[in-house]
Amino acid sequence: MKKYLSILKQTRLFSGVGEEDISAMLTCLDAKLRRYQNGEYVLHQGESVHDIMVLVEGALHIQKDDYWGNSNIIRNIGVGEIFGEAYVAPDSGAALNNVIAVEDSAVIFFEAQKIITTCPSACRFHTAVVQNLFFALSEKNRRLVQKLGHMSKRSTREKLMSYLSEEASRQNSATFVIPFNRQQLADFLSVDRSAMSNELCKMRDDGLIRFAKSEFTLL
Amino acid sequence: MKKYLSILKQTRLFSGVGEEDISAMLTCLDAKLRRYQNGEYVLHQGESVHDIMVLVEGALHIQKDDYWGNSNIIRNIGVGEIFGEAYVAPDSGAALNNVIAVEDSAVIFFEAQKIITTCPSACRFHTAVVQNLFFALSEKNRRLVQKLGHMSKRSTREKLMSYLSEEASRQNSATFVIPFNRQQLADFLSVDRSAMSNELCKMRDDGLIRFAKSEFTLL
DNA sequence: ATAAATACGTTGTATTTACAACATGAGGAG
DNA sequence: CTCCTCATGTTGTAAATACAACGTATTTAT
Repeated sequence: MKKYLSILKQTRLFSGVGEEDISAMLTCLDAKLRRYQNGEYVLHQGESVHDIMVLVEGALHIQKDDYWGNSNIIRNIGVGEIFGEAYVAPDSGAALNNVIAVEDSAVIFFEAQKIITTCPSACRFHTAVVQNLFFALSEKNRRLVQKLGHMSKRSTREKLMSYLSEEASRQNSATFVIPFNRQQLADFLSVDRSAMSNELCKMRDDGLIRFAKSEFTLL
Repeated sequence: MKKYLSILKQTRLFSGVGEEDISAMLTCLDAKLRRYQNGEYVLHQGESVHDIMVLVEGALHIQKDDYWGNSNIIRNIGVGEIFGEAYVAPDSGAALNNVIAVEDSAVIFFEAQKIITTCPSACRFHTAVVQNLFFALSEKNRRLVQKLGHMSKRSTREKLMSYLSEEASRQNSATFVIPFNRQQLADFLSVDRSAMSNELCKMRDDGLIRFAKSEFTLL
């Protein structure tokens, strides 16, 4: 597991913690390394999860199958990303999705209970890790709430206004650059690209916004 | 603040902690009680938040104003509910929404930093509170991810299939009761009630589902 | 420099949805 | 029982959206 220390160090979970300290915590937290071949399942939908996981090699897909058998890729996970934080639950932390290796991969498992329980021994940076985990969950939460706010609008125009409005507020300027191209923005808002493109132009013609490429101005 | 101990005890945050212990923690966590009159702002959109808050009296609205001045009620908060957990952030935990008292209300503020930092004194139940907060955030996260999964479907039918599929899986049965009436389900999925009702019947006619009132069966 | 790929806007059409309006049936209150 | 109210289903129409198809500009690769 030592060979992955440099990766763990760059992880959100261990932000601000040195390699020597991470190394010490690996035993303190009872970390386990598991390897998966391309195509293998890391988690099955419905399976009970008690760990917080970090991908240290390869790539994973999070995907969901519905009752009628339709499969749907939700997102992919790259090296250094944490997953499973949301499954930490007192009772049944049933995995909502399948997690599948799409390359030969390596994952480090940390028992969630051990992370969020302050360890009795003087594990110096344990508090830092607890905080990091909190920040990660909290930030993810905020992003989800925001996205949900946009997506809950009925029309494409309202979705766009909600998103652009929030981006302006976040960047604290009526002129700002968004981190998406048109297709990505359409995917993010779950609308059709061409319909969205059309609506953007109508909004421009209606005097609501101006834009060029990914730079937008609210009027 | 003592008079609210019985309310705090029933809160997610203090689940499993006795009143005497909560009382001790109030000083340990440097809790502050603030009162608001009907119509007063508890938080302003964009304001920096460093506290986790519990409503102990009255009622609040969480609402959002966009760049063009349109206001939008997102949800309301009742007595005993926690809010602000998602703003726990290392840097700028800018409030995404306005929080407004819609009755004369009382809110207890806990410094987030003090909650997620293990206190140096032997505060017996601090660990329990940290875990509770974690579970709360984690559960909220899961709910958001699920809802987002449904809402990101393009058509009403797909939204319904996604929701019903997940509910069946959660209740571990092809027949299950949902906690919504039609209007609530429509609001939850952000679609029109009558259009949804129509689609449900089409799905029944297509042999996908059966239902009566709030009991559904997947076929 | 040329060719290929990509991003973006535009248009027309078929489909889907929202919205309004009304029908039906189950409960509750008097 | 009768009158209400409320939840749900049904229908028609107008509006919005998805989808496909295409033109053009810009970028990337060779």
